Amino acid sequence: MESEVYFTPRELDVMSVLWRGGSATVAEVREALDEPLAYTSVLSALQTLEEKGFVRHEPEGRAYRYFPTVASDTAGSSAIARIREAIFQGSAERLLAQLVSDRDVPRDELERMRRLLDERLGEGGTAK
Amino acid sequence: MESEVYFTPRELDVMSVLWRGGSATVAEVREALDEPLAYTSVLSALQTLEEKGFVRHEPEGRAYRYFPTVASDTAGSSAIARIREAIFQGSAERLLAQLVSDRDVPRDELERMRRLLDERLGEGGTAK
DNA sequence: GTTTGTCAACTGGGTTTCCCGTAGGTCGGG
DNA sequence: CCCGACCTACGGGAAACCCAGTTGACAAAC
Repeated sequence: MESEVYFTPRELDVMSVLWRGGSATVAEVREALDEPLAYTSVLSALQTLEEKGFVRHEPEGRAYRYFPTVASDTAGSSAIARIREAIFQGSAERLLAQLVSDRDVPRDELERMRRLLDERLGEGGTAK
Repeated sequence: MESEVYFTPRELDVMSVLWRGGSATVAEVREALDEPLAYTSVLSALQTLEEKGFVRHEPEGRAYRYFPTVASDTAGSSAIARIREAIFQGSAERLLAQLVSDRDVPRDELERMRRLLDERLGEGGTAK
């Protein structure tokens, strides 16, 4: 049972970098962030995340290298569930509608998404 | 262009109640919440939301009735965009996969979702 | 071997956010 | 007329967030 996985906006930015690259040092995270944060601010965020158990570190040369300890899918599942419930009142359909209303979702991705639903409908479908 | 729409977990709970019912008094919000909060805590949350411009109120009898000033879809769009970018690295497909991996999405809803994609694919046959 | 520069982690505090206890106001019933 | 039930306003305690300043470790230059 995964307990709560909640990130502050800043923490989410940091986790995003770690998920993207698999791991990173403080300096690497700092560079990857859009907003120009102080070195110590990034460090604090990572320390907080470590305290919460979402990150671990091991020494690398003079620096520390940080690794995520929760999969992005785990965090994603938690976040989606929350949004679906709180904002779309439990409706996955409404959520999808909002998701694809963005005009910058390429056509081939939309096609893959439909295929995904086809498979999902096909698998347990006949079994009711 | 809607600027940032960010809610803390608590604020999201409160907004959820308002979106669900269209409006609510402090007491009504309090009752609708899962966690048993003090009356003044709920009031504070609403006052903060009002300060941020996400809520307005009008007198009703002795009490205030609060109304959301932002549509749930607006908040939803913002939240989804953030999750898609930060957690699923921009992939709407991965987000959908996670969304439908929940086993409690009923079959008929999945079918409506596929139909939604069909329509979306049919409309703009040519890219752009 | 001392000096100097660089890069990293740690410490402490200023600012904001969150939660709730207390105080004060209003209305209806005994 | 006073009491209880309801509401909002105010202010403080605790936690989160962000950062400046400091300390410590290493390496190259002299």
